[in-house]
Amino acid sequence: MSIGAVTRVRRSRQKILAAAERVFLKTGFLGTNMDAVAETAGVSKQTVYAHFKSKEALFVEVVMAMTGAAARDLREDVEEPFDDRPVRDFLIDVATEQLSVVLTPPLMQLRRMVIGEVERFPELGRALYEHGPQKSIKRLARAFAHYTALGQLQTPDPVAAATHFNWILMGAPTNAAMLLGDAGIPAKDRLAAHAVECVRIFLCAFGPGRQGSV
Amino acid sequence: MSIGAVTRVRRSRQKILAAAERVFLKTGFLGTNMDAVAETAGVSKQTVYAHFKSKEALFVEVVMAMTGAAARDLREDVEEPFDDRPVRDFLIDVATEQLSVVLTPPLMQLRRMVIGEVERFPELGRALYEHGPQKSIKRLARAFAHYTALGQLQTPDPVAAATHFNWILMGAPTNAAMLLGDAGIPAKDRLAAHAVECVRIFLCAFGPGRQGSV
DNA sequence: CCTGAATTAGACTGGACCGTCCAGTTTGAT
DNA sequence: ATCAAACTGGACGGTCCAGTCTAATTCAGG
Repeated sequence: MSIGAVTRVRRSRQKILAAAERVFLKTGFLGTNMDAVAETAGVSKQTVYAHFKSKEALFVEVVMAMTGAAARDLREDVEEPFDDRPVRDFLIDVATEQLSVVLTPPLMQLRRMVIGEVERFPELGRALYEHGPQKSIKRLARAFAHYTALGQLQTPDPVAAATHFNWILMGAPTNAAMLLGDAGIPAKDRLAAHAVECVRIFLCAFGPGRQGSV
Repeated sequence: MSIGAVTRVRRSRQKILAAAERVFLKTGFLGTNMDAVAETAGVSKQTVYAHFKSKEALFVEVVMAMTGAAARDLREDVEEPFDDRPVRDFLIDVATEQLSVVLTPPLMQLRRMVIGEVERFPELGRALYEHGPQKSIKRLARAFAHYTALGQLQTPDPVAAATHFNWILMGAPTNAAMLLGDAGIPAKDRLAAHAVECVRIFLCAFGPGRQGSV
């Protein structure tokens, strides 16, 4: 029981997690068999069961790990000092970032799988909901409150405004990716144009010259 | 071979389809076994296989039927003579209608299941994409072109505008229903307020006093 | 080199499940 | 009444698979 043994154990564990991720994403929970996971990991089935007590446990571990990693990427990639930049530039940056981080094959596969298993694993759906969209929305809401204080936005309810911004931006491409598969993920240049148009829409409704009720 | 026999066959077929719908929606494709379908239908397994040549075939039939039925509901419920009503009223009506027709447990379960099976049954994803969101969007686009001609909207690209309207409206509640299960479907009164706010946002960006580029 | 922990290969159990088969029964039209 | 089609109920073959067991092997540290 020393460092060498620990790294050996960790290497096995990592290999299994990586393999399980690939296999689960491709064939789903019920469609995956544990022999395939072991073989993909280059590890005996016994070792898989030495590390994870059941298929369910391994599945939950894999999905939670991916969900956490995605949330971390999102947080790291967007720097928060948004003081001196004009709202419009800030929004276009955030939008572009968000689209490119979220609309990737692995994340879209994860999302499809979790949605398909919501009945069986409701806690995974909740985790993806809170670490995914909700996290982005909270961060945006803080920025909106800030810009509203500066008079560059009008968002009396920053969380509501952030929610709208998020779905104006993500709704269409996410839906396409869900129902059309990875081929439904729009190309980079399409996404850039989309980001610009979404920011325009948002600023019409929540910018300094805001119109309408409430 | 006459009317009596035909109705007998049709009754069996209908019972099987109804049962398969219930069972598939609850447990998904792989999680469903054909004995359960037969038992739920109150029919022998042999009869199931007399009507549908395999589990796959039955699944496809069920999903296609639900998809078609949903599309039909949508078409029937919204009447098209939108000439004399102000845009704002028309949009709020359409929005409320759309929310209440689409955000129902059966349709959300169908959507979850199809998304989870996109890898195995890509044609079902495509069908739901085209008969669902795309159908609504096309209908809206026609209305937008009309109102733009009347000077009550500014939508140089009506399909793009309709797509934005659709996802401003449906994005947030659909996402919640996908990841949080049927309990994530917002309540009626929340949806009504949501519709009003979404129409406000849309009119800011595409109404007669439209601002911003392009 | 020795010891104990980690790992391996593969056989094995127990059960689930798709799809088929069969022998007998019900149904509805002629 | 008769007949063919539809249906029943249950058994069954073949396959797949989660999880366990065993005996042998590798590995790392003292």
